[in-house]
Amino acid sequence: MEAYNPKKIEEKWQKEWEDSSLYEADEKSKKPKSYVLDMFPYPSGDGLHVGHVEGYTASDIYARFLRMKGKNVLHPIGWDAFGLPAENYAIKTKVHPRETTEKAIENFTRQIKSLGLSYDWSREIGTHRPEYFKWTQWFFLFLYKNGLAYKKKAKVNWCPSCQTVLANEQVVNGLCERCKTEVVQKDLEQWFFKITEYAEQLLNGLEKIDWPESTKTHQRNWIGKSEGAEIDFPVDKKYHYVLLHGYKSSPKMNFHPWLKKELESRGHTVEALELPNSQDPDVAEQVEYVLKKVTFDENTIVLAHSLGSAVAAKAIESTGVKIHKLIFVSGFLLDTDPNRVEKYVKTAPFTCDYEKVKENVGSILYLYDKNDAFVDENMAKRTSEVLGAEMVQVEAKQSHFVAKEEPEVLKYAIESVRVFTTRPDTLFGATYLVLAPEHPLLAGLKETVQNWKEVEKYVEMAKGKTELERTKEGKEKTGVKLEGVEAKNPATGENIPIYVADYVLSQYGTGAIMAVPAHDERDFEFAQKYDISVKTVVEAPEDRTENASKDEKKISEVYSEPGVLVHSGKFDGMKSEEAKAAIAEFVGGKMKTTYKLRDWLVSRQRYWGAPIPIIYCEKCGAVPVPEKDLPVLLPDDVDFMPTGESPLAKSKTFHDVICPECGGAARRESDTMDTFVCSSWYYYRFADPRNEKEFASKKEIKKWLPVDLYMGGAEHTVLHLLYARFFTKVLHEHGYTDFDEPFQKLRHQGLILADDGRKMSKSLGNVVNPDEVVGTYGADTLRTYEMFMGPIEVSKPWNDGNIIGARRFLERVWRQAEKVTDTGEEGEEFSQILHRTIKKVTSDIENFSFNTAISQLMICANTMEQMEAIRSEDWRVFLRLLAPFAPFISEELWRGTPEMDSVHVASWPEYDEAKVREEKRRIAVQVNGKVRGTIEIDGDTEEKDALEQALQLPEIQRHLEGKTVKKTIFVPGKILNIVVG
RNA sequence: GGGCGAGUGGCGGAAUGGUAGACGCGCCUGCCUUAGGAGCAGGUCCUUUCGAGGGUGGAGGUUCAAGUCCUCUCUCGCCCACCA
Repeated sequence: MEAYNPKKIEEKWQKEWEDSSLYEADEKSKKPKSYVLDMFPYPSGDGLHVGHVEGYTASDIYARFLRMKGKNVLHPIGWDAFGLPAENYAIKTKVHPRETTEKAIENFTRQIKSLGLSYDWSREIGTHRPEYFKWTQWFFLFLYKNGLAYKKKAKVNWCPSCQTVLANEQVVNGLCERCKTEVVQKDLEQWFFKITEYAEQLLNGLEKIDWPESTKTHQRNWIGKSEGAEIDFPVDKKYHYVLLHGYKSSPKMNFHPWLKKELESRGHTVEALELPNSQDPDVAEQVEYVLKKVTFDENTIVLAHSLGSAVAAKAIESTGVKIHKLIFVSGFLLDTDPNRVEKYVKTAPFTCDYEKVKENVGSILYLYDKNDAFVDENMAKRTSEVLGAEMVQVEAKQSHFVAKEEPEVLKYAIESVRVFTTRPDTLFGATYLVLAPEHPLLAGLKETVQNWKEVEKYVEMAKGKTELERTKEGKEKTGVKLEGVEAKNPATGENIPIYVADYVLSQYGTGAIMAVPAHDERDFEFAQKYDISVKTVVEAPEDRTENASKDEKKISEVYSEPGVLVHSGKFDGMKSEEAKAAIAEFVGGKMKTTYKLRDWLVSRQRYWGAPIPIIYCEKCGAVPVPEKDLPVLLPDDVDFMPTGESPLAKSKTFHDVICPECGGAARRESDTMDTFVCSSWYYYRFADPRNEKEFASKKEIKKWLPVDLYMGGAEHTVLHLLYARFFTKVLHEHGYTDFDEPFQKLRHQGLILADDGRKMSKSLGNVVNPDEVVGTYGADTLRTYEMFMGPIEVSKPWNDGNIIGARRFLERVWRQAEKVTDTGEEGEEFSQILHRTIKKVTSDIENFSFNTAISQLMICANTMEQMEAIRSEDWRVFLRLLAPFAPFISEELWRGTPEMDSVHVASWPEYDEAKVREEKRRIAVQVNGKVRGTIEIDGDTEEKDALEQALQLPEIQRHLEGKTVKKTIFVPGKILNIVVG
């Protein structure tokens, strides 16, 4: 027989399989489907890595197994082809990224095919091809039309040397991944996807999918749900309130008298005007009255109810001084709904210069009662909009705020700092507040804060800090006290200082915290540094009299656990968990859930990506590109040199367009999309890759999705997998899918390290090239070796020397073909091994335990080696078990038998339970838990017979000498333990 | 600082709470061979007075029985890092 020559047989079968379309998914089949997917690769110029081989082989084994088990398998491959490396290469060499990418794809294709992976090449896709990114752009518009894509100014990572924005993942320890320049923050207009809207769904969906627990935990942490409360801390600054009542009302009616009293009791001055002719009002006359009566200044807060709002707005329009704040309580303006209001009011037409009003007011708040019978939500929205007011929906005691007491009005009338806390139970211990440097309240305090210069300087410095500076400074906290203004702890009524410090993040919660130094380590550290008082309000629930020494030891530490409340007024003795809601309610706070998850920034100032399909028109604003005009192609007349602007902006052919709505001159959005957008939906495209009308038809989606097995690296535990889940949630919500999780079962392959235990990297020169291994040993050996290295999910070092073991195993298998005979008797012993092998390989593939499956195949091969002859029937069982692991050699040997069809479409062997069970079994006999001997007994031997047999053994007798048997433990098939005393 | 995971021969690694080290690499002895990075047979955790004793990072504990479960601790790896 010829020697095993992998090169020859692998080339042969690779071609055969391709010619016969062996691995193409069957569109017409009635068999149950299974979708086995690899994370599609970025086709880098370096070619395939042995890490790719590991993951691809694992999923290939699984796909082949399922095919043999009678499933109609979809196992596709494609290219995540947009991205920075090709563009960076273009900057250096002026070679167009399309060219380098296509070349890399060609190389990847050759390499992947050489590995004998059973991909359906007829469905190959590339994200950089117009027929693909047409639909990436469609997805952008789909999200945009559903209010899930929006543009806003945002802080982004900016590399001053590369002159470009970097993705978070391109910033390593505050440095640009590419040129190691310190990254700075910059404000830029960016497109976002509203993934935060799906935070709760993304969290809940994790419950029902078969993913590694660590990956789920990682996603949970990334979403970062915390439940807590929002609590308002009134700012202790004295204001002058002007209350304006509404139609047919007066300062003696509704909430006005009560509110006046409440505000005055807090030390504010209140002027409640009686507007003239309230029963039959003329707004102009009322405005005149207000202007005559009131002196406006920067400490003035105008609170206007209902029709009073029109009076207030018109009055403020002409004051010429900036007042502190304007609050509308179910207010309306006459020109936002003239038809409705004119019948009550004489003054018409009514016009107001809202820009002037905005100019004259620090901030505007609009309170809207959700059960209002008079001012509906649309009116509230419109009114808020024209004035740029912050609209807050609350529930009035009585519709349209006409109760004698309206607590919500008081709450919002008082200037306050809203904080988010997960520990409202510690409120009594809050001894100061901290605002993030970006907190909006700061601007309004310019006149009040005595050390404004110092504060301003700190804020500027904090905003200018780079990532690196922040990490460098480590835990050392800095901050500045706001002199001359204090806040009131709503629980204790005590005044507490306010600080601005950058250890509070503006993007999380409300951008302000209540600091409880006794029970939060960060606050404690800050309080120590700035000498702020520390007040203990929670104690450990254990007995306080005992272990005093332990308490002493802990004296400098912060108790941040839940416990029992002390020094908390009527809440003393309550447990933290109960106290949370109780105290929040006591001070009028609201329980609230917050997430760390941020909206997804998708803009990239880069060339090699899918252009964002938006057009900006002077007249019409941002206009989506009509679907019929998709795809928006990448222009070729660009210079890749980075200048800080997307290279697309400099392409005239790309940039200058006509507005699709008005036909006027307009410009195209010049940013491209994050490549993660392309990879968030590609698994749908594989179901229907050549569809020109849709990203994929509902029929094909229903046929193939969701993905049954998703295989890929653990480096994608968060971003890609979260984004893909987000896309699927949105599609589900809009009726495109009947499932809402794209990947039912997820497995990761571990890293393959270099033989020195370090990461493989070009710079270290320790990279193993799969081509060389295939050249020397063959693809089957490479596959078998990688699967035999260890558990698929752990990282493990490459060892050149060990590869030979896999090769020897395959050579041994190869040699057995000579001994195959058609006649032979079934040997009982071998039959047992064979059936045990079927059982173990089957369950091991199901459990992704490929290393132990191969171990069992080796045991079986070693047994065959010892045999004179192998029955053809048994041989074919073995080859089928080997086929998923080493597809080429299995196919070659299979065709050496009378079988006509490929081994890869043969049916998976079933094992015979009777043959797997052992007749006789050698079990250990222990004395006091130590093994002293073994006995061979039948599976159904009773305890007393087993004991009798064990007592015959001299080594057992020796250990029992002079002792009495207390009891025996007998586990059939496992062990007999004799306990003596 | 937080989260997750892992520590078993010279090496990669096996072990539903039940004979620790399967399988493979390497190494040792022998056979075969013109040769071998080939093949075959046997051996390979440590100590040993050959009876046995010890052994899964360390210290305790639960159990008839622990690599496996519990508590504490050390070391390494990965991820997130002031998230209130």
